[in-house]
Amino acid sequence: MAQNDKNTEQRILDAAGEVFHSKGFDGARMQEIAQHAGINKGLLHYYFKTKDALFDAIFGIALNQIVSRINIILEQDLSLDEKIDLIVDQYMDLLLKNPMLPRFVLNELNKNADKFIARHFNQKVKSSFSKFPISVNEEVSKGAIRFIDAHQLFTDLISLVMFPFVGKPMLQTVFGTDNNEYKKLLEARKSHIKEFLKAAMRV
Amino acid sequence: MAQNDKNTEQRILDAAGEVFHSKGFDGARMQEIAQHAGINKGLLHYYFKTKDALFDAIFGIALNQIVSRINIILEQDLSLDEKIDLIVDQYMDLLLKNPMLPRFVLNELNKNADKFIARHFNQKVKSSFSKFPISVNEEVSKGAIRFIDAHQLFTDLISLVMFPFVGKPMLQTVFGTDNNEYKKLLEARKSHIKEFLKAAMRV
DNA sequence: GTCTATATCATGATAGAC
DNA sequence: GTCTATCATGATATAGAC
Repeated sequence: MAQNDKNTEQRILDAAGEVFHSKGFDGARMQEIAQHAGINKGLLHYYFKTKDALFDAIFGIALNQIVSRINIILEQDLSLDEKIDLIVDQYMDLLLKNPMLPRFVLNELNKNADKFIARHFNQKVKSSFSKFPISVNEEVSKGAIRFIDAHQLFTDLISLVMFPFVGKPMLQTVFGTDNNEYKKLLEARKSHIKEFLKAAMRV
Repeated sequence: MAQNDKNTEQRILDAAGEVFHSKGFDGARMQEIAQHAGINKGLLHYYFKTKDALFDAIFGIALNQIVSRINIILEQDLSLDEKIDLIVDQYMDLLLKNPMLPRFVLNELNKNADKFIARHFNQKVKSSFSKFPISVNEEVSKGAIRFIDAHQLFTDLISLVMFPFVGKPMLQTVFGTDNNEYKKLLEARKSHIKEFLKAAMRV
């Protein structure tokens, strides 16, 4: 029983992840999730009483994938350069494996910011982020980098990493590239962003 | 009649814009659009036979707002620096007035890329973009900027401009800022991005 | 645990009076 | 053109057999 339970529940979570990530809460259908999981609607509701409950499970996983990484990195005792490189590398790896993650999270977060922010963006995130401006300002006063506002720099960093995934359909069309070429551009971005940021920060 | 027609139709378009932009196609309700416009569902369907037809009108306007600007700028005979500055200024202005535009467009574009891309991203966009890499490569060979892949640079540019709007709920929470402070950060971004890009491109 | 009905409700869309 | 019903569909959720 426990064995079967786990398998079915995991299959449901996998299926729900795929469907919610690609269609969002409003566009997702319980029927489609059931199909993907190879079960029927009745059983789906047996495991997750409501669509909302199932969604919350999926969203929690997704948000955690995004938030936990940054938490861990910012908590470590590293130089600003090292922190930036780690963030770029880890997020690019994460997003190359889950390209729909940022669009899904940002979109749902936007539709219902208060609810999810209160639940998942706890004080820990804010307090570990607060160390980033300190690092930046230290480097600025040492003269190691030119003056940059820490919030703007963090925004730049996250933008450069995440947007190419969110904006794929648009950029790909403008460039006239196919999926393969675009994927190469994304893979090349890891080193590009690191160089780009370093260059932008030089005094 | 023509007078009243136009007023009602315009009120519908305004209302539909608000609702579609904030909730997306799947989350939007004809009932809510009718309410916003101060009419009832029957009349709404009289002006736009189906939800799809109404959505197409709204999406076309939105996509055009984004695409037309870049088209015009890239067609002009300007230096790379001037082009970049113009794109940053014009898009930041556009998005500060319509903060939900990029998320709306990118999201819907993603759910149904083929359909909309074929209809709206015509050959004109691609051909006017093709001039961007030429400008970049010229500057590189002149030694005016360091070597940068043109596609990456364009991706950087659009990312830096658009992402802060798409990612507002996340960044705002991480920063712990209220709406007013975040708006100031966005307004300050115009000059920040221009400086940042210049610095990153320096040899 | 898993399936097959079925209840319930919301939504897009239409018909028809004014 | 505008409104008030009303229809038809499809989706979530539940009940109950196995």
